[in-house]
Amino acid sequence: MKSIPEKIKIKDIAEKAGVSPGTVDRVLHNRGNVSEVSRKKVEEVLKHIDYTPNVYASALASKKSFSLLVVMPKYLSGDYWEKMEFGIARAAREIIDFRVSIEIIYFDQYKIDSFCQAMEKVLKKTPDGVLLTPSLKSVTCDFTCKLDQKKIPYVFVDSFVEEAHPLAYFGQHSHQSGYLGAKLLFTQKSDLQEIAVFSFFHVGQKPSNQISMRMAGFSEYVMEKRTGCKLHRVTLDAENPDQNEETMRNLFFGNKGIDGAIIFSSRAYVVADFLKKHNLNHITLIGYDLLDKNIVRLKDNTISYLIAQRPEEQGYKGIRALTDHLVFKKEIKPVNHYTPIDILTQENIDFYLEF
Amino acid sequence: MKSIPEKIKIKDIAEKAGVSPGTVDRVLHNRGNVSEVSRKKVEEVLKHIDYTPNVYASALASKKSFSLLVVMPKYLSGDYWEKMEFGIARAAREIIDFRVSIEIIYFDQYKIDSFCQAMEKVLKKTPDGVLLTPSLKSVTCDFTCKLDQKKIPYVFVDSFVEEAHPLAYFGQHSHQSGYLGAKLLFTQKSDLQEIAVFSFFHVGQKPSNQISMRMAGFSEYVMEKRTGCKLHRVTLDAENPDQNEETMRNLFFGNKGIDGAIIFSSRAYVVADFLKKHNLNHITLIGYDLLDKNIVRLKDNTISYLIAQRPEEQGYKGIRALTDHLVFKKEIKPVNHYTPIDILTQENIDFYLEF
DNA sequence: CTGTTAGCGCTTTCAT
DNA sequence: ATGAAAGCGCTAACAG
Repeated sequence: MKSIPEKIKIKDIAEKAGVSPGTVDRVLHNRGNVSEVSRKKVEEVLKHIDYTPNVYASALASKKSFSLLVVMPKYLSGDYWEKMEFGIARAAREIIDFRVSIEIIYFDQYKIDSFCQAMEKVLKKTPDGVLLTPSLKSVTCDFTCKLDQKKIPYVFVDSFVEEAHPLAYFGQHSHQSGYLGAKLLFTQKSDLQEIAVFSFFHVGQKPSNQISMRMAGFSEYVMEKRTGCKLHRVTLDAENPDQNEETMRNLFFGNKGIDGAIIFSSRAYVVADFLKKHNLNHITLIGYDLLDKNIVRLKDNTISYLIAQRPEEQGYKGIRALTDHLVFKKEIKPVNHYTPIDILTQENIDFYLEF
Repeated sequence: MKSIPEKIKIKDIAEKAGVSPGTVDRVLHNRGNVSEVSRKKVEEVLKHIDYTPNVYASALASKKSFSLLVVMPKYLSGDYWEKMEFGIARAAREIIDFRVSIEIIYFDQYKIDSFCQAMEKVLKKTPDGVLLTPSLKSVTCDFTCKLDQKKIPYVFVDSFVEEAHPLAYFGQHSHQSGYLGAKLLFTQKSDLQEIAVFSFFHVGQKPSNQISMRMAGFSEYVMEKRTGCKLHRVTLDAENPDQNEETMRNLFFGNKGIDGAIIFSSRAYVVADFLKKHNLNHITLIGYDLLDKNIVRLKDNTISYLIAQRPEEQGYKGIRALTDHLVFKKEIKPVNHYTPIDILTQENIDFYLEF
């Protein structure tokens, strides 16, 4: 049995130290203008008691306000990014009474220029903190350097750029999620012979950091445990569904031995829809991310497993980390907060959607 | 791009409605003592604006305080219940400034009397809300009836009693988690012949609700898809490790055909340790819950999958539901908030532990 | 019934 | 350098 003791207030400390509440406040916040003697007296009292400020009273009285900027890809409804914005919006509602305002700047993830423009906007606005989804490494680094100079804290979500110095990162350990993808694929069908390995990006572009790392993780597993397995590496293009159809036709009908497939982008449904349409249900498919269209194919068993990464939570926690740092002066734990790698199947998907 | 509009305050509403802030407050909280005319005026204004109160200012000014009681099993360090208490403690810290205090009453989950005594204590204290882990159905129902009479809201965590009327339930869909256990077992090894099915309880007692439902889910899967598979149903006893050893010896050495096993209590490590010790690594094992000892066996591959249920989150959300209801007058969604059924493997376990 | 007032715990301004 | 005082948005007690 436990109960909670009465909370100590600034007034209590002031009385014990024989100074005024104002002085205690000055000591607590290192605002200066305190004599050595007073400071000592207050600190002595603080040592012997466990004072935690009432952050709500503090926020109410404070005239400080904070502006956060979010830089993320523009998206369509049902997209992966929508979930991240849900999380950001949830955090926004929770912190509005602390005078924290959030503005979102969207960019076109397939156009470098668009990303650069977004960066410019951010720098012009000089916010108190930034949440961003890194794009091309070099451009991102240029930008974060400038933020470093201006001492504006920033948080990465979704993917991570090694060279930068973010306050924190919330996202998946992509390499490991690729490794797990391989493991699930081989568990689902232990005697796999030939596997189609899909990635998804635009012509003339490179695959995203995220996707490259998943592929690396996948390859590592295969190297370790299934060197005998034949891999067909295939690239699909977001802009060109007809060509994708053609590519998959050639692949699957030209290689009848293929009995497994994995796709490292969030658009597993593109492959799943093809398999479904052509009744290729002997092929085990693994995909990533909880898009509505993916879920349909998980439920009808075209996709065996989806691996998910809680984008909603990434957005939420990213914003919370910024406000914990700025508003509540909390120590943020060093850098990488990997979100769990969730394994979703027909049997447990509904409980993730509800929650 | 979006930005957040200025927040509306009670004072603003009062001005627009041509009444005093006091009156607006009375309308907002149905405190009575308001003329029909004033009420109409205020409600008219409220219709046209989107007012959300500053709950922090409200809590600060309010003299109301709330006491919550938690009834849960006593436990040892590293136990399943410890994690639930972590979640409760986290919630407690968050709401202390709202004048909500939490007291925990522990009972011995293997002694009905102990549970009854805990109930008595609760009724004597007449708290504002109760969080409890149901024990025997009949006893629990007796108790919740009395809470219903006194109009004290209560929340279930961990397991659920159909006949009661809780504010909410946070826990797993046990039947489905049993079903998933079966699915994973058969996926891991597609040609299973004989399966050992373990439950774990004290002599002379019945298995917990939770365990029975998992078994039912498991059986359903087998009935549906694997009627040919032979099941060995075995009960272990928490009090009697020597006898368990004996039981497992007879089982595994007397039935060499057994190539799979599942255990529906949180103590999968008991079986895992046996398999490990006797080098029975051809047997695929599935277990439940993230006990430290289970995790060791997951990591060394003795256990193939652990199915987990987020006890920390159950505790946290349970307390939050009570305070949302009591303090913030939020509508709590009807009853069942199933927590996700997490699938843990060697490859993703670390990210769950960190998070 | 209603407006006014005091005050929750804290910050910030303003004299001193 | 320091204490006193005002006020954040809201509630609750108090006159009228």
